[in-house]
Amino acid sequence: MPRSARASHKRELTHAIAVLRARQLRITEPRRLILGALIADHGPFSMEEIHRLVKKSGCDLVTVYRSMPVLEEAGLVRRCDFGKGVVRYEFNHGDHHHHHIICRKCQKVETVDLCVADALERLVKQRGYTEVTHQMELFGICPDCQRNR
Amino acid sequence: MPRSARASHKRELTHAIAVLRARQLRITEPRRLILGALIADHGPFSMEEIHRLVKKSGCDLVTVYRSMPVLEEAGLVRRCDFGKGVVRYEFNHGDHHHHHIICRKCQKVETVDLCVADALERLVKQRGYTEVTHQMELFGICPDCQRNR
DNA sequence: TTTCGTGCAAAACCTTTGCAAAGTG
DNA sequence: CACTTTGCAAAGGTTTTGCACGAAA
Repeated sequence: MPRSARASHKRELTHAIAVLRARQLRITEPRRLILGALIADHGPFSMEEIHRLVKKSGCDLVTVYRSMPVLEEAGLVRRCDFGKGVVRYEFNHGDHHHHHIICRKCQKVETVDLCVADALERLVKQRGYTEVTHQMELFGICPDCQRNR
Repeated sequence: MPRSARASHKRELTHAIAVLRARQLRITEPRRLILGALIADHGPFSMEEIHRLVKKSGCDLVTVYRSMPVLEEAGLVRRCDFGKGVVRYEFNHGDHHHHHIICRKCQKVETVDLCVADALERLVKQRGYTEVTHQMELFGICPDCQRNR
């Protein structure tokens, strides 16, 4: 890892830990390990993959399952639902909103920095992908639920 | 059900059955039931919900699980992945591409007829939804996979 | 010291598979 | 009659839960 990357890695981790502290969440070894792994590589990673990255240090799969929602709640990681039950997590570098290109064959994930459907599809095709499709869902609180609060 | 709706329901079902026949798939009672249920109500429905609609006629949950991929392959239904492992199916009325608004509280699903992120979000807010977010992923065959075919 | 978080094991859950019987063409 | 499709039961894989111990504040 180049020196600058290592420095920024450390800065991100320090900041993430400060966020945990501010939320009165405990700074534990598993949480440090998981955050470190996600900062080191963009991923996004599945539960299994995260576990593979931290189990050598003794962090259990169950702990990964329990930690990710906590870290997401704290705004430190972002959850990506890729359909077919595939869930992955990536470190949340600020509010930078982006999408992913997932190869339907090898499942490789790449990042895309735009956010409008057509422009996105065009960009993805320019990257050499074929048979491009997209899937998108919107979420919100419906009027009924706002009333019955 | 109004007379016109019933007539169009029958037309859709007849067409769907013709598609099955054209594909040399057998016209069975469970398949008729499932298609009928999806044509009668846009849904989209989960496996459980579809099963609830057809089990009184003796159609098993396993049969629903086995039928949906077949019907999807035939282009008769569309699969919607709503994240968190939630999968739903809706009847495929032609090639009409659309998205959904899912209430994060009650899970109610509504249909949206546009297909660009920003326009969509605006429209959803106009419908009275608050805290609107969207989730979108792209899929394609990556250059590597095209080569290693 | 008090509370929170973890590991391990077991339970729960949803989806898939095996197989004999029934249904379709 | 040949081949699909189905129902039931059982297996499989992933995610969640219970609980006692250990760690953080």
